[in-house]
Amino acid sequence: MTDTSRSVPPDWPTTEAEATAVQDELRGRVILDEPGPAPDAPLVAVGVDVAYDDERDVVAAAAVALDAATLEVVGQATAVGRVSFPYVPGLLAFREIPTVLAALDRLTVEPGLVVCDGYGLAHPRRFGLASHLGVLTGLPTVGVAKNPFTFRYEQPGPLRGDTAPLLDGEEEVGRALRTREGVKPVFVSVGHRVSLDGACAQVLRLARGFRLPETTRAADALCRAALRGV
DNA sequence: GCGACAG
DNA sequence: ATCTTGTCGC
Repeated sequence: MTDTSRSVPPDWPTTEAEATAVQDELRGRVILDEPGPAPDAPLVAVGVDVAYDDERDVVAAAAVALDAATLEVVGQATAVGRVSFPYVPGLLAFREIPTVLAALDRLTVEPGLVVCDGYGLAHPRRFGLASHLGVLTGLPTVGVAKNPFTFRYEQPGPLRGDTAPLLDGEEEVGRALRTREGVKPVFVSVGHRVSLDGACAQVLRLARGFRLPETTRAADALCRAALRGV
């Protein structure tokens, strides 16, 4: 017997007002005074991602663990559940996290860093997906987004590793990071237990050959495959 | 008030 | 996110 709703916590918010209140409450538990894993130290980096089939109300999540030095896959897991929240900008976490948690639970290796699709501190209430997942798991997390969301950014320099502030008004909430020459940057923000410098260093370390870090690429491929198998 | 807006 | 073929380029 397959209980597909198991991944949704019983007290999970169902309205926007409830979700917003949860964010405002959990926001105070984000740890911002830790640098995070050293850029040159051995590290198990875990990418997480989800894919949807709205027709069948199904969501598939994947967690793929890579050796950060070699990018070799050292563990992977998937989970399938029901879509537990609509897509609302600013409330993405409530749509993705339940199934992501289920996939992480099935991972047998211990993550040293979790790389999320989306934002952390770069969020209207400073509590995006990466921050939320970090608080719930206690793990260091970073957010890597493909779009600047509602924020402004100065164009970073043309070279791999060049960065520019991602701005909410005058506040730097993240960084536009060039991972490949001549290619649009990715947008990095702090999730939990990492500094912005540390987050960018790790993302750069994980993104070789392609714009996106290998963690996200691997997780994306795996959750899509998992969705097909449903 | 209206639209835009991570995935 | 997802709907979707071929095609230009390294």
